[in-house]
Amino acid sequence: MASIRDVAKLAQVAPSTVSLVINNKGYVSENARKKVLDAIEKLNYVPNELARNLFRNSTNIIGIIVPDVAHPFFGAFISALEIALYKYNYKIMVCSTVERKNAEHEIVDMLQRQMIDGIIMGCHSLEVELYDNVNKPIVAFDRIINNRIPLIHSDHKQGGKLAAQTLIKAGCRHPLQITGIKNASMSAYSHHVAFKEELAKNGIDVINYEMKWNQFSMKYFKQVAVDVFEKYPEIDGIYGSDMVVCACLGEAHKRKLNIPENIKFIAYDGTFITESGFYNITSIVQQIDLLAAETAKMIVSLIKGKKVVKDKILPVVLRKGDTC
Amino acid sequence: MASIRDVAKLAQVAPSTVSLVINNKGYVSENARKKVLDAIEKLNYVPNELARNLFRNSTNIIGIIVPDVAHPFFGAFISALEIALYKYNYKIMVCSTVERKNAEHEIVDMLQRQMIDGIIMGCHSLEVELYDNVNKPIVAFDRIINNRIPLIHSDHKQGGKLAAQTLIKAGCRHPLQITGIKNASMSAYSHHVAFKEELAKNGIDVINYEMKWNQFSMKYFKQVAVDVFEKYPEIDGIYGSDMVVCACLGEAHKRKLNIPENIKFIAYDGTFITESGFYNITSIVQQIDLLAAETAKMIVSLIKGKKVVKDKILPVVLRKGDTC
DNA sequence: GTGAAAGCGCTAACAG
DNA sequence: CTGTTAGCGCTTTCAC
Repeated sequence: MASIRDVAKLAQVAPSTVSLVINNKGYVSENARKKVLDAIEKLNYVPNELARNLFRNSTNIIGIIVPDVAHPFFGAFISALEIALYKYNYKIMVCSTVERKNAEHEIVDMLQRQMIDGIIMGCHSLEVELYDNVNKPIVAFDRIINNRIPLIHSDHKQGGKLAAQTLIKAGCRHPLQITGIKNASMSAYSHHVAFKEELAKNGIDVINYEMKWNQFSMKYFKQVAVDVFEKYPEIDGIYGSDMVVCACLGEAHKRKLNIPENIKFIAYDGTFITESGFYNITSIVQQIDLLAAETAKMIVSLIKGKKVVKDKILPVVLRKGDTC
Repeated sequence: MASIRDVAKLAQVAPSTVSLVINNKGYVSENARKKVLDAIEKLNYVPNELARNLFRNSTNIIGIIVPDVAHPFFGAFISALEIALYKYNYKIMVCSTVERKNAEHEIVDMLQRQMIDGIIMGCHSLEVELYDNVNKPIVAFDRIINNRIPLIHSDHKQGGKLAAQTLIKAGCRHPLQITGIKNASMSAYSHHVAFKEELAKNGIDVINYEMKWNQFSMKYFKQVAVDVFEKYPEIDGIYGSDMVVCACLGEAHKRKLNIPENIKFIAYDGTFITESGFYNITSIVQQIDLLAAETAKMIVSLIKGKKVVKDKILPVVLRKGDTC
């Protein structure tokens, strides 16, 4: 590996001059610049980023932690984040927790060790105290950590309400919603609360079906679907996140229910899978690109030491499909 | 930020002693060790990984490049890679090309600049010559780059053959296959070739329908589905990758065809979406976890300077579903 | 405009 | 067993 010294020697200038040339800084005479560029060419020189990192004490890498990269929502989120952060010249390091419980701890550790410049937390399960000592850039996506760490998320209240209104308008009177575990740190849970409230306001009761924690496999969602129809044959509407609604739709089909006449569906998230089956599933769509763009902006602001809002909320949109 | 010197000063030992303690190397007296640990505790000292990186000239980060993180296949692949590489103490940096054409160039650049220790290339479009100067660890996943860069992929020939046999056995006589653009660098294309050959061997002709390059949106796949049925109403079997088969299945349903009586489907890849709709789609499954485990092993071997096989092929499996 | 020199924080020889 | 020292490769004052 040729170093900056080798280049300097060959070009007969000082290392600092070479540095100025590669970074396009300061004033370098045309003559010197040319000699340096020639030497770089000849030696096939590439600057060592590690040395730069050490000097600047930063890597331009942002860590992202999510439950599962393979989940359609998080896959799309990561994809959008990569693009958004690229504009600020940051790369991403991805960690998922679903198969690696200690990933969260590790990524915070990497932040402390200066390996990454900031963290976007798309999931969170560790003790909140862990974060009390961390005074570095963290943005929480849809997860409440503590009141020092800014939060960004969709307007879940609006989402839940919109879903309820849509179901009511379609004539649904016996809705069931499939929720994750209720958890104070998950801001997303609030769409289920809002859903219930809006229905109650209209004199409609909703059945709550609670799933196990941190389960993302289609196999599990299919079990849930069977269980839902076994236990609650009377329902005429189902609300839940994309994957479980897909599973329920399949189960309804098996039971020869007419959709949407006998039973209606609304999915929360609106990822591509709601548009990839027999039906376009009516969905409350989280605007992933927008969320990612704002999240990127926020973490970059934090890194630059700017103040940011503590709780950024972005609107959801209803996408009408065939199921409600 | 406390540095190793600060710790040494407080503990009244030399920096090197502190280094030995943090790395659990060499022999340190209990007394010194205790003093050091106390000082670390007191100062809230965390070692700076950047300095280590510079010294070791490595980061323990592997770059991964894929067309699209949000694509179910690549999402699952990345997820599995993360887990597999974790066992070797590597983290991953993800880049996708579909929205960022220069991502490939950049990641190679990062490799040259020592920012990452190796690359797993899940896609490839640049001029092959770019790689002629690169003498660092690269593993090609399903993409032929040059004969110096080892390749790992599923047994696509077996896959195509298996698909053909399955369709034939099910009674299909007018199959159509939906392919990507034929491209010499894509080892995956060979399953389409094998599919055709196996059918020919049985006296059956196949219609080839070619899609546009690098299109991964469900919207596009749905257009393709419509087009396929418009142009070739006579077909009784469709073979293609997961997403486009899902789209065709939906279109067949709209046209009130009976599945599998009137028309059969086999999907190539077998990601979760083949199990998330009304039907379990009969699929040729690429064993993503296995592929990822072998890919991880291979890149780590390269980094350690070991020899690796030039072309690693892993079996696919048939998963019977309801569509064939 | 350019060069010499200090230093980012850590590690590994090598003395003692 | 522990301290001194010399880098890893780059950037950045600050003289000249």
